[in-house]
Amino acid sequence: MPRKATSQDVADLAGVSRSAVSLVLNGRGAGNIAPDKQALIMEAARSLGYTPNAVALSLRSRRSSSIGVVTDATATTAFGGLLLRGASDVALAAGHLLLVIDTRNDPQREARAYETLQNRQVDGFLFAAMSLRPYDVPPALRGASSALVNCYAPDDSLPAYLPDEVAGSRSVTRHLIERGHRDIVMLTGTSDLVASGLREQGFREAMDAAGLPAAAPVTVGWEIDKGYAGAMRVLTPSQRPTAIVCANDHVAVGVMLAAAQLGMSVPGDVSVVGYDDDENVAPCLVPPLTTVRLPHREIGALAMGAVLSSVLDDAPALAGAPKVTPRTLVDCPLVVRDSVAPPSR
Amino acid sequence: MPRKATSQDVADLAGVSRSAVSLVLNGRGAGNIAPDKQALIMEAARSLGYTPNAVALSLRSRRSSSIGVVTDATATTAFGGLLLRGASDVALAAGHLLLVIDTRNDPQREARAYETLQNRQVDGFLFAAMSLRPYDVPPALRGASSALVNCYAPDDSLPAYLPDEVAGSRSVTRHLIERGHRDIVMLTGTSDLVASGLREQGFREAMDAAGLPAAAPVTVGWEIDKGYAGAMRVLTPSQRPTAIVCANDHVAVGVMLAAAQLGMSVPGDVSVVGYDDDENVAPCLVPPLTTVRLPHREIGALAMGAVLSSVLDDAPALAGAPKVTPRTLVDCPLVVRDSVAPPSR
DNA sequence: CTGAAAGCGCTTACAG
DNA sequence: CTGAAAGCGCTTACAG
Repeated sequence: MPRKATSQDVADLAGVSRSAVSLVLNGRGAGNIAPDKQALIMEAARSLGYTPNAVALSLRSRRSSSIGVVTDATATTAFGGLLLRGASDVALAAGHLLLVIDTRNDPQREARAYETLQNRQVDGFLFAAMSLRPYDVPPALRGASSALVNCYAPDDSLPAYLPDEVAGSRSVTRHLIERGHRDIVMLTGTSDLVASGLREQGFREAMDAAGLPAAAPVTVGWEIDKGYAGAMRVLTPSQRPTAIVCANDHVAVGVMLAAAQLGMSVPGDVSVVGYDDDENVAPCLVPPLTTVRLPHREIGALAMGAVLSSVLDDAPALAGAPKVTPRTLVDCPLVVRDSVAPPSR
Repeated sequence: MPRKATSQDVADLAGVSRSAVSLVLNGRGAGNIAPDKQALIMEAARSLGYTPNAVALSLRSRRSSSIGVVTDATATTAFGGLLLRGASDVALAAGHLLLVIDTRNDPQREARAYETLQNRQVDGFLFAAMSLRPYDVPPALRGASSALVNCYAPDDSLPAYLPDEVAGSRSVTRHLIERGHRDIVMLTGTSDLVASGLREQGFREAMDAAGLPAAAPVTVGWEIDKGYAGAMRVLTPSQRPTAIVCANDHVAVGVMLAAAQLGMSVPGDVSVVGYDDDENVAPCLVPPLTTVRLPHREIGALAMGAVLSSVLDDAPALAGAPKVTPRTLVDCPLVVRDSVAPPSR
């Protein structure tokens, strides 16, 4: 395997100095280098397949064109993948690469991750949380170009991008109400995740706005079997609701399974809505599930955009003034499919 | 934000030369540097929080302690996340970081990805395919330390790590047979993925080995609704099977939904098995699904191990001899849960 | 208009 | 036992 060509190789072939090569290849040849030499250099570079060594560039410029991404545990999930994809696309378009480290929620690993990344001279940081929560910002992020995803600094010292859970839940509940439902129950997630409370709040707001009494959500959890158990509890012949708002799409699967076993049809006998819009679940369910889309990809992209623009500004990161940055709530759009119908009674 | 300390800073503080600092910090002080100076240097490094600049190290050593990972589209899926996690853990343990680029199956993006990664001076490459397939190895991988995941070079010029689909499918079918089933139908995936054919083969082998006639698999696809439709077709009152082998876990969900609507219980009236062991599906289904685990994490880890050991050897990559490396078939273990019972008739 | 020099931060022969 | 020098590949002032 021949060693990759260096600017020296190009200079030798073109019969000029390395400086000339650098100038021309970086578009600063005009007015500095004779036109014929420019052509010579371009030709030499092309024939050698020259492309500058990124490591040398980094050492000189003290920037690496890479962004450090630290995550909770996000990297493992499909949603995390989407988030990373959004971030990666934006970074790549700006010529940056991502250095991703998953801390598994271990503070030691996290500390080491930031140190490793700093040694790699990353230009900025992204921290992405697995599930919505406050994040105690470590010093490494303070002075740097950085942003938070799916979490926020309690003092808002860093830009944060979050899904608007309350609004999402509100809109899907309102959708149910508009279709005529009055007797709606919510199967909610575990209370350790703040998303649960937020989605409950949205549910309640929509019910209140319609002047409907909102029954207390019944806590089930996040998995299929939890939804199944919840539905079995709630779908009693005596006083069953006409619609069920689920903690997420998986819970909705459990509800549909239970409904089927109880001989009830969805949406004929009971309407069901989910949350997440998991691409392997919601659109493929029978019937396809009306749900709310969690904009993971957009959030990742937005946050990376913030990091990158801060990298370009550069200066502001060094300014000592404690800045307050906004939390950006990103829309969770309602995705209407076929699991909702007007109530049958 | 104070600039990070350099070895020069340490040298100044300790009153020695940079060479001495380097020697001592790299454990080659003994016999070279006076003990008291060593102590001085150690202390200075600690107090400054010195840690060497990885970029400078890379430029000098011509290695970057990073591995380029190029994927199909893998990065987006939960399974891809697991694969990456396995690879990342192994890399991190060896002090390497991953530079991941998702090509979205676009040849142009792929070519650019390899070039970008080469400029970053990665020490090796991993290519991971979304779904099992042959992979036409690009030149960038040939001379380098590299390995393939979930795909293979037709000429076996690169080490490849693949799930043993045939054996996995065989073992889950055999499990059904051992529990007394003779009338088993397979709901298979689309024929564009080689995994379908492999799983069909395993199914047939198990049936043959038991001297049972294997009905032709019915092609359905990979999603919940496809499984639902397939089950509706197959679970006719007249001649229904006692067990169904599904293309994957999602298909099994569809089958369970259909069975419930038909008033059939799983596993009472019909046994169901999946493939993948999707952690958000299989263990949470009602009943929990007996399935086969796709060892994505192990495959990622194994392949990264291969790349890393090749990086350490170094030399072999440069040897011109066209080498033939093995395809490693990684075990897909049977995961027994509660969706299988002896046939009721 | 062009080349020689300095320097990004590090390590490794090489003199002394 | 220790410091000065060279060099990894690049770009940017700086002389000429």
